[in-house]
Formats: sequence, C-alpha cells, structure tokens
Amino acid sequence: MAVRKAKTSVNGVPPGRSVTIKEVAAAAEVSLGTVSNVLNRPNMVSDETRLKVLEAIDRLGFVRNAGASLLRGGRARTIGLITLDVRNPFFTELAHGVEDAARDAGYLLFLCSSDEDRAKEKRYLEVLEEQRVNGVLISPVNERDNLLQWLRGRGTAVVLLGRERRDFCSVRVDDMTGGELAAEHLLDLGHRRLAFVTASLAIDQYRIRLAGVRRALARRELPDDACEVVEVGSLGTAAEGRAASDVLVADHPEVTGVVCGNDLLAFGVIAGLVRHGIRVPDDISVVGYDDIELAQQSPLPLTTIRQPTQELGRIATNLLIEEGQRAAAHAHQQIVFQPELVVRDSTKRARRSSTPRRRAPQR
Amino acid sequence: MAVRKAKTSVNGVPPGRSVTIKEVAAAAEVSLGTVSNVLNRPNMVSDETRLKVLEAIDRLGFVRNAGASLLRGGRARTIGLITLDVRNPFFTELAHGVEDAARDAGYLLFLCSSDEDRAKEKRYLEVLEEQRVNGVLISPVNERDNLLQWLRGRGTAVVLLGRERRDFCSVRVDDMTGGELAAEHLLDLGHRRLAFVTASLAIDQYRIRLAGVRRALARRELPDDACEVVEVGSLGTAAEGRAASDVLVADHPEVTGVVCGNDLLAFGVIAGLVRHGIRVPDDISVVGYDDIELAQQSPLPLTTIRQPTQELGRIATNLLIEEGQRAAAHAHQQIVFQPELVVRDSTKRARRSSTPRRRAPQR
DNA sequence: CGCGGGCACTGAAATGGTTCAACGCTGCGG
DNA sequence: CCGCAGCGTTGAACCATTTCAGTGCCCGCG
Repeated sequence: MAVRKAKTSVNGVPPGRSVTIKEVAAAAEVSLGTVSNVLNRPNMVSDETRLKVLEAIDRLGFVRNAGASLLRGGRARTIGLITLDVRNPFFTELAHGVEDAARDAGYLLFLCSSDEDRAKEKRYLEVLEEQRVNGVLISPVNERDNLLQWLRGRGTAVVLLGRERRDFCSVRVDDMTGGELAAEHLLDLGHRRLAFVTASLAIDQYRIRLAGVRRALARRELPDDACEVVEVGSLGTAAEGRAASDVLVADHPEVTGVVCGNDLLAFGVIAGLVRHGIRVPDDISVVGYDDIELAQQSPLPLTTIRQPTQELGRIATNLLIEEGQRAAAHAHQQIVFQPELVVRDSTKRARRSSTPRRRAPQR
Repeated sequence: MAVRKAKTSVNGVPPGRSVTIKEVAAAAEVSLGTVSNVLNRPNMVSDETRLKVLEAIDRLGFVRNAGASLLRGGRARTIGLITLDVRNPFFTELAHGVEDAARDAGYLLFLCSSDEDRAKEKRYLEVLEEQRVNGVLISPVNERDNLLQWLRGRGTAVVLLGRERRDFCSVRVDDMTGGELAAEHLLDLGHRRLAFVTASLAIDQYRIRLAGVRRALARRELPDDACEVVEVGSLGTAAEGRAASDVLVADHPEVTGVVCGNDLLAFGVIAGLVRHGIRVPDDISVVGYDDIELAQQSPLPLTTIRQPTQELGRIATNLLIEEGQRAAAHAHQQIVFQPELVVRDSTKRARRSSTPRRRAPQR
C-alpha cells in the first residue's frame, strides 16, 4: 500500500535527531574543537583542514544548533521588536527598517504586538528574556515602566522607540514640532477653527502632537479652545477616523482645518467628510501625520508630516546592537529626528473667515 | 564612594550570569528535577513543594533559558514567517493574524522578508533551522523549490501561503476566481477594453489573477488582447501603480477598465490618472485586489476583491502548529478561500454602452 | 507483621556546542 | 644540539535544562 516514508530526508538522515558537530568531526577525522573553530574562527584553521571539515558539513547536512551555542556563549543573535499595533503603517515601515538592519547584522527578529495591552507586553518581555535575546526595541505602553529596568538589569539591551527616558537609549521624532508644523500650516492658510483628531491621548505620541498644535495656537495668541479635540478609539485606524468625521459634522460645524494624529485617521476623516457631502480641501482642510506611502499616491494626495520612519528603525536597531556589544561602557543616547511638513492637495486657503459650512447629507 | 554598581539589578543579582534552576533548587531546598517538574508538569508536584519552589523562583528572579530546554527537549516554541515584502498591507494583515494565533498558542514569531530574493530566502531558512523553529510559514519566491523539502526532511513543519503544492499544507485564496470576478464586474458595466496592472508576473499570485481575467474574457468570447497587460516593478507598490498610469495614458488610450494586482497598485494608478486629468470612475474604472483597510476609507472608496487575509494567517498558523505536533500521522491539507467582489466607488458603467469593439489589432 | 503498590521526590546522565589549557610539531636563533 | 616561540589541533570541562531509573515513605491488605 501507499505507506509513504514521509519524513525520510533526501540524504537518508533519520528525521528525529539532527547531525551533531561530533559526527562532523568523526567524518572529517578531526576533533570537536576544530569543527567549532571552523564555524566560529575560520582563519585560525589551516586551509586543508577547513576544507575537509566544510566538505563533511555539507555531506552530512549539518546545521548548527543555535540553542546549544547560546548555552555556553551568552546571547543568541536575535532581537525583539514590540510594537503597539503591527497593522499601523507606521510600525510596518519601522519594522521594515528594523528587519533590514537586523538582517545585515546577522540578527533574527522576533515580532511582537502589544496591542497597547500592558499584560501582553509583560508576557512578551518575559518570553523574549527566556529566549535570551540580545536586545529589545520597544514602544512601551507606559514608558515609565520598571519592567524595562528589570530587563536591562538582566543584561538585555533596550532601546525605546518614540518615547524618551534619560536612562535609556531612545530614538524618536520630535512630535511637538510635528504638531506645531501641522497647525501652523493651517493657520497660515487662514483657518481659525481647528480640530485635532486623535487616537487615545494616553499614548504619548498623540498627546505631544496635540501639545505642538497648542503651541502653534499660543504663538498666535489664540486660545486652546480654538482647537477642538476629537479622541476616538485607541489604535488610530481609518475606521476610527471615519467615526471622528461624524463627530466633527455633528458637534463642530465651525471647524475648517483638521490635524490628524496619523495618516490613517486622516484618510478616514476625509472619506467620512466626503460622504457627508463636505469637500476636501474646499470646505475643510485636512493634515495627516507620518507620510505613509499612500499619502502620496492617493486619489487626494495628503498634506502631512513626514518622519523618516524606516531610517528610524534602522538607527534604533544599530543602536541596540551596539549597546549589546559594548554592554558596560555604553553611553545612552537619545536620538531625535526632526519632522517635516509635506504640502499636497488636502489643504487649501480658507475661503472667508467664518463662512458657515453648508450641510448636505448624502446617503 | 561614587562607584556606580551600574548593572546590578534590583534584587542584587549579578549581571553576567543569570539564575539557574540549580540555584532555585538550592533556595527551595528541593532537587533539580523537582524544579523542572514545577515548571513543566506542575500537577505532579505536591502543593506544598510547588509553592515553595514558585516562591524561590520569584525571589531569585529566575527566568528559564529557552536554549537549554530546546537542547534536551526538541523544538523551541517559535515559528518563522517569511513574506515577500513586509511593507505590503496584505502581508501586514497576514502577519497580524499569524502573530495573534501564535501568541494564543504560546509561540513566538520570527519575522523575515525575502524581498523576493531567493538568496535571502535561503539564508533565512537556514538561520531559522539553526534556531530549530517548530515550523515555517512561507510565501516562497518559487514554490517548486526543494529547499522546502529539505526543511521538512529535517523535521520542521512547513505551510505554504498563497501557493499550492500537493505534498505540503497550504493556505491560499482562489486567485483565478478573484481575477475573474474583477474582470467580470468591469465587463458587466460595459467596459470592453481592459488593462491588468501588475507587479512581476514571475509571482504566481499575479499570474493567476491575470489568468482569471482572461477566463472572464473567454467566457464572453473576447480575445485575450482585449486586456492589455502592464507589468511594473516587482513589489506592487503605489509608486509602481503610478508609473503604470503613465503607460496606460501613453500607450493604451482606449482602455476604460483597469484591474490591478493589488490595492496599492490601484491607488497608485488612480492617483496617476487623476494627475493626468482623467477622472475615476467617470473616464476609467479601476478595480483593486486585497481589500486593505484603506480601500474602504479612502477619499475614493475602492472597488476591490476581498480576501480574508487575517483569517488566512490565523488558519495557516494553526495548521502549522498542528503539523508540528502530529508530525508523522499528518495529512497535508490545501485550504482554499473564496474571494469576494466588493463594489464601491471606483467603478462605474461605461459611458457608451455600445462601445465599438475593435477586433484584435496586433499585439 | 510482611508485602506490594503508588506517590513525591531525587540526582545522574544526556543534550550539542564553545572554550581553553595543554600538546606536538616545525623552524629558527644561539 | 638545545631552547623557545608560534601555529594548528586536541579533548575535557562546562553551560542550563530535561528525563528517567531509582529511592524512600506511607498505606492498605492479607
């Protein structure tokens, strides 16, 4: 009958156990230590021996067991990335930079998503520590958490993403300035009644962006309440932006300029406004934040605040790896990137101050 | 004296070496084996002893070394995900499903991006094998690759994403039907000259979607060249879609209906057409593929083909874990999801319903 | 009172690779 | 002819955990 020997490999190696360094040593007629040297310090071995060993490795199909190496040596060549939400394009772009830099340095990346849940975050930190990762890149749910110190106390490097803390390395973008740029742009265009659409203000990034908006208002001697705050959901998705548009239409008809906490929210807001019969940018101007790829290639190209997200991931990763290597003699760095206003088609000069917006509900 | 004990943890544990199971055993006045039992088979230990051990673990800050467990036991509780491009929202959504299912099952996820480069893919497979991952979820650059068999021959479970192969588990969406649905929708609306905008046709997904489009044409007895093929770049980004719009405008002015290989391409195409002064959907209708979140919440909501992407990731992960557990007695499954047409605002009835059908000029 | 069986616990062996002190060989200078 | 340095190689010790055959103990039964 058709009883397949499903798990016999091509070379006839039995499935359960894999080839060990010892077997390679026997096959190449050298000692254990020499094989290890070929693997780890190849130029300490004579050419002849090295070739013999490499040939044996190839022939037997030997693959080093990372767990065993880790056991003696110290740390695995892995790093963990803990994001708040994998689906957010910001983190995707970031993850891409991280993955890139990690691969170049020969590290493997654990992807984790805390979904802004402190318990999940804690669990992930524990499991990553079990794996003895070299380091952890994290956007902490709460940056004041002493879990991070615990982790570093155990010899795991830690780099903060988007948060800052004097006793840690961190890489972030100046959100205050970002918020300010966005608001200033709208004010320059003559808008006087603004709104800030944001995901949970419990998240620092959004809170600081809002503070930036207010700084721009203050600079023009406008009161804080010249800008309504619409806080929706917690993750900052397009669907939440859509919901925010309903609030804007219902409660704040006087608003003509909207700053959004991120680009997804902005797209959602625009889609929602359009469906309410409000034209963007003619009736309302909308500014996003992040400059995700689609911001540029959208039917309505988005005015937004650009941050070098991928670069940020790459730098953070290199910082992490460096911290892991230097260990003791390592000075913590706080790297701050400057954001940049990118003007596209979703913003426009205000028509006339205080022209009441007409409401033309549609479907 | 100001000598900082920089790396001494809160509990006074020295930094270099971490607490071992042996030290826990000593502190709790039990044997090694008992501690191990508390960790792995808690109900085999008396309540009294268990509490004593747990207390010691807590007090000393013990964290199990996964590498050492792996050494003796077998496989680590990790899986690898190899995507073609982390930035593509399709894979992001997929990764979210995977991460979710993996976490629920207590697995950690390695994120890898092959960027459609076979060498990178190979390197990743090797490194994942070094880590002795339980299994690998992969969108292979070339599904006929025998690297996959090599991997499984070594006892690593493998599940294919978006590709199918009889001797492997796979989870995919019926791309043929998807392409067909998209084209049929345009044909139903009276469009007679179509274009298919795609990333590299070397990638099965796109090739099959195109085949679906042609099947729809055939069903109406239209020739294959009623649909122009515009192949751009390789990843399928919005910027590439933008480039495709230039080709459409310059070389194929007769086209009124466009099917895109994915939603990003579609957004790029639309943005490009708009910039050329062509109105969507009035002059040209555009259909996307994937139904990413923004497809719905865009200024111009996109007609597209929906696939249950996150679900797909979740199912694939469960399948993988199951394969890893059953090992020998495991029947490979090919799971196929059906795509679904979602009509929104980027498509519209062709203006002149009786468009003169130019019968097949030359290619 | 003796015996068997079950339970909780013990500790040595095993896992696969790295490290390092020691060893043998060669060539060179004194 | 000896001593010595340097290179390539060796193999035992070590890493942290799991596993498993065994130990001691208690209890119930004959």
